[in-house]
Amino acid sequence: MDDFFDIGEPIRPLASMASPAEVLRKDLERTMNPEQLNAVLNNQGPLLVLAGAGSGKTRVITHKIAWLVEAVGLMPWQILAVTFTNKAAAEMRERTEKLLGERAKDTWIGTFHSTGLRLLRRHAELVGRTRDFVVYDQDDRERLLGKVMKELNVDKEYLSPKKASYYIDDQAHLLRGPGHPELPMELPIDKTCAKVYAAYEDAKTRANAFDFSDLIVKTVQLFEKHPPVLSEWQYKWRYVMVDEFQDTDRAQSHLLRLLAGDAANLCVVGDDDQSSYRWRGADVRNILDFPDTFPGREVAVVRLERNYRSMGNILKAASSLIRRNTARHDKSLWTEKPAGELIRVFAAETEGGEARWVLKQLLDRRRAGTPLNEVAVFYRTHSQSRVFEDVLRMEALPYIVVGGLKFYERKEVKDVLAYLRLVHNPADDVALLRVIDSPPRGIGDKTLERVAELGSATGTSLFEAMELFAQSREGSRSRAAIERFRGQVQGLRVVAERNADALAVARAVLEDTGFADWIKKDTTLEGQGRRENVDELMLSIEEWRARNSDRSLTAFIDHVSLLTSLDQDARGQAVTLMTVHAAKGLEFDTVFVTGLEEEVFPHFNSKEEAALEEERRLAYVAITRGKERVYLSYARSRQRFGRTDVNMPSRFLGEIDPTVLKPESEFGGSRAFSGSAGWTHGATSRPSVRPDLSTLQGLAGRSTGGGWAASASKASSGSSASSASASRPSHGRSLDYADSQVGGGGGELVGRQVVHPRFGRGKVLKVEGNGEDARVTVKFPMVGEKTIIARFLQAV
DNA sequence: GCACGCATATTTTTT
DNA sequence: ATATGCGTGC
Repeated sequence: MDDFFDIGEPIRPLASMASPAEVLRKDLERTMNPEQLNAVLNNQGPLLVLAGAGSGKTRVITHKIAWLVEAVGLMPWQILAVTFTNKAAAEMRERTEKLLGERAKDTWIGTFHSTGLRLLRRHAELVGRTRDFVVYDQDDRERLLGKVMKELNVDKEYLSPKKASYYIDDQAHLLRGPGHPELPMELPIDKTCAKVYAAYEDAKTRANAFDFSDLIVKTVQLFEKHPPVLSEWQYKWRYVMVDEFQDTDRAQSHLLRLLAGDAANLCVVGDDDQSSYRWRGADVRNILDFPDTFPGREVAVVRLERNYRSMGNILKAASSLIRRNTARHDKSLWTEKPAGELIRVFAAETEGGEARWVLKQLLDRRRAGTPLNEVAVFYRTHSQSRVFEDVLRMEALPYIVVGGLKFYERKEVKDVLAYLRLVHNPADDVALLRVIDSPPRGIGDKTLERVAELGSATGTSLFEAMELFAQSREGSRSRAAIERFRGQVQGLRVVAERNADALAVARAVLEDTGFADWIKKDTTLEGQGRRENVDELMLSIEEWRARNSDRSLTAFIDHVSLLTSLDQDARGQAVTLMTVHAAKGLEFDTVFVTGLEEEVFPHFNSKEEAALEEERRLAYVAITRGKERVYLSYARSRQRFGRTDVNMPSRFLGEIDPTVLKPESEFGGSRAFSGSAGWTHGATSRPSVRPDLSTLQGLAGRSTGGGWAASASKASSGSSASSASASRPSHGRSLDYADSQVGGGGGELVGRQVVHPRFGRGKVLKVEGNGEDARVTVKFPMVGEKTIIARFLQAV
């Protein structure tokens, strides 16, 4: 198949009319720099494209696909393009469609995991599963591990399911299955892990399930054990392209090599400076050593070093930072863009002050005409999002938190999905255990234990064991309960068979199992939230159904299994809040990199040199997301765990070329950010730069002096306190918690009119707790009842 | 068997 | 501070 290609020369036009290939070539020559063009046109054998941040990488990949089709003559379905996230895959598909139109639909563009899933579905029987197998996520896996470890009598204190899960992932990334000779065996805990690993593997097989790692590892296994299958796919996929190659682990790069075969028409694109998944098994060596890994073959290397994204100063800041790393391909980005503004570095007292500063800059940007969806706030960990959410909500600015609370991970949502999975695959013990008491149906631990015993005695799934149990003469009450449950599931299976539509099955699940009635009965606020979530799930099934031609239960389950919260698309004009990890591959006009403190960013768990370099790469990724403006910020003290931590400014701040930075602080003036000497204790100093509080809604006419200075002086009391004091008008018409004694005689508040920045005016129905953190239930005319933390309300 | 209440760990990043 | 897990009482 090597000679399938005779590339480099476009197909000759038949007539004098320009062929699509010629048009494309002209277009490429006009719009691409020489390196990009080189990357697009080089199509024989292995190619490494070292694509610096903002160097037009996605453009190269999509145009390369177009070129392969238009000029080289490949059929779209002969191209495989792999990325890491669904989001990146979606963008690639979209942009390829712009170039190729409908034909792009035949190109397989997917994530590593979706590609693996697809292959495994096709050949399930060769890897010890039936085609109905399911995919276990982290949660399912830990449940199954818990079950397995219980059976093995492994003490959870000694080895937690979570630890076991990490262990399994570590081994899987190295392609070591259970029983592999290289599994660590020195310590007693290693032996326990190995034992658990083997038992877990068996349990997965019995449950007809794969976990995330399996999607890669078992695909590799499939290919290695069944060369004809591998040949089949190698023959189909003539060209393989990979994005974010720096984040591949050993199993993934091995899989790629298998797929590429002897022809090795494999193009990997990546940037070692942006590698950030070490903890997930990513091995930077995959990209660093790529040129040397094809014995006897020349590996072409193209470097994309021209940055089209960021202003000069931003690039300078990023480059000066990343230069501190040692393990990297040498390269230097350049741009023709002007230097642009200096990068402002803000020193706040508390994370609340940091958030308010970000908010102020954000409002300034909005006034200047920057659309909100071009603004992003980055932080190292999810938990940092909250303060920003608080201030944005106060200001009624729309925002999206990427990641964080994951819709598909909510309990009730997972419950419904577990029902679907169980209907689809009754051997799925994890799903069964999940739904068995939702709603409660009189099947308790005792009964379940007996069923489980039957199951392990006969080597069958719990569901099958239930049938045996029903035939036995065990206690009649539990037997009836089990029978009823089995009947429900069987009934649902009939629905599924009669009507293969996922939506119909989901509806039947809600009705027939009593799940809908059960959550309807719960009148608490959480219950209401749960109902809303289930409604939203049904809605999302409908949406999915409208978009897809394959509406089967299997298709839906696959779709959901691989979904992540990163996939929700930014709708409309909203500020984006996300972790730095989630930011990879994106760009924004304006970027805030927050929490630049030691212990936070770099993270306290990353002290070791290699880990620290990864943290630095993360900071590099963050900064290079910005097109026009980048703001950096840190807080002297930060709430964490309920405690107040005082941290030094991040070492990264000191590593950036100081000539592009413009330091400022909560109390005015500029200040060096090396060492704690930079800190003054704010209690006594009068703020010379106060945040522009007049911008906060409903604060016009507040007294000067008061709130801010007060909150600064008690900085350690935390974000909620300071944001409350900032938001509370100092006189008159506020919800004055202390005076109205919400806790004790809080009745006074009930019935009063209040205003919420987003929901508008409403009437207080109920107050729980006291002080600014009291939970106040308010009835709003438009949105109905909501429970809101007191500090976000204002009395009228 | 189930609901409620208290205690505990949890926070790095994700397919 | 919050979510989850475990124990106790109905």
